[in-house]
Amino acid sequence: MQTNLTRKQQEVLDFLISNKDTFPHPPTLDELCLAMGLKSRGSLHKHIQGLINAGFVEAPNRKQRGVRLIEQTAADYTESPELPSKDQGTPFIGSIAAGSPIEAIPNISYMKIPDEIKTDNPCYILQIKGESMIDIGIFDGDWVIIEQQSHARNGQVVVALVDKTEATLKYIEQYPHETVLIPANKNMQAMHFAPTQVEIQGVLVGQMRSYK
Amino acid sequence: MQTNLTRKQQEVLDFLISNKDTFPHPPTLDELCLAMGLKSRGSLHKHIQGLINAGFVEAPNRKQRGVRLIEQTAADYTESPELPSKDQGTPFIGSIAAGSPIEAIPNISYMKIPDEIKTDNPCYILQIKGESMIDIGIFDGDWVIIEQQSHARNGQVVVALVDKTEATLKYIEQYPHETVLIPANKNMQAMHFAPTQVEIQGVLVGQMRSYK
DNA sequence: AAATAATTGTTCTCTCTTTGTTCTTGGTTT
DNA sequence: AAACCAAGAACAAAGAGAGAACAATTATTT
Repeated sequence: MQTNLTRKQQEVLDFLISNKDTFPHPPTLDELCLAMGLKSRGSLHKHIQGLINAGFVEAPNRKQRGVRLIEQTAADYTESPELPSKDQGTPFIGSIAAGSPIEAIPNISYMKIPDEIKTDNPCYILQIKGESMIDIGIFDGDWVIIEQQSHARNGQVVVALVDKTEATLKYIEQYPHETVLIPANKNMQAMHFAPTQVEIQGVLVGQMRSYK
Repeated sequence: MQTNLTRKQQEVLDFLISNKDTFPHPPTLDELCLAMGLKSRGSLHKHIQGLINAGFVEAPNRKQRGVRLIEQTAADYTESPELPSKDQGTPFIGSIAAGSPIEAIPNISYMKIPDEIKTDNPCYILQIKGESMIDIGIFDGDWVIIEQQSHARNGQVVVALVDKTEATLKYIEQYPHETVLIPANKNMQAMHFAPTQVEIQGVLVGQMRSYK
């Protein structure tokens, strides 16, 4: 048993360890793919195979029992403080209104939000000002959870920074010659830009509202 | 006795444990099928058989009928949940679809939600099935946070139990002679009831949605 | 009380989906 | 070039569900 893990194998192992409590059952390959953003079981399987050989993961003899850490591996990482693990929550960094820059609030606060409305990647929270997304149920005053990333697929809802000045939350459609930002509001118009004008700052992954 | 249960076996076991107090008699296979949404005794029987082999469920003898947990299994799960009473979050207890009873999920899970979308009083979480509240931005699949209380002011959104059987999330208007439940959906009709028919189970205080 | 009907646990077969596995292809990094 | 990695096709076995049939037991009717 040699501990010569490749970068990806290490990444998978880290993920398994840090999330071992969040899965109700040992995760299947498909579930792991989903959780880690992979699209192919086959690819993941090779990494798991490496972890099995290295002695970190149980060998599932063709049984459908999910990916299980060897007990020792799991135990090693339970009691170790594993850094202060200072998970203070998800940062609430300001408000966004169509057509203005993101208005940062003076001092960032943190909210504890459930995993169901965020992702495992870095996220932040914005408060919505305006009606530009009411057709998909995002109202004035709602909070949205944004996964921080700089790319998106067509049809996703993104925080887009236009001309480095105006930030909006819109559907995005990217073509070679132009980028279109589409509000979810029948009364508003789609806007067309040169691709270089639009910078993606994150994609929508969750939303919250208070009725108090 | 090794704990190599399949997912379904685990699900059945969880259901048995969390509902062991709600059955007057040990449930028969048919009753369990009904409660868990299965249609075939034969399928369930296989899972029960697995639980018997694993030592969680008593083997049936000719006399005593119904599915009974091994005493030890039952005991293990009775005293644990209550004691710590540490804040494990807000309970997610099931789904609500206009016109059906609240569908409880097998085992209650807990979500950590921010104070902003709940209150200081006891709250619980339901998942919405259906379109009856889309006009106020509550969509199919959304979670709602409900503050547990049995009264409400006119115009509030409440979880209402009608005739002790049907649960819905609606605006409420209470008058001496009648109670009106109003959906937030232009295409749906308000419903009128005698005040005694309608029982309030909580009022809406928050909402969440995932876009993953 | 005897006869009949309904319920219950059990076993079987058939079908469909899910899951682990293997391979091939092509891309990226070192 | 070599190692690493992603994607996807294809496959066998496991897992899971539906339903039929049957014997034993319990409930109901006659």
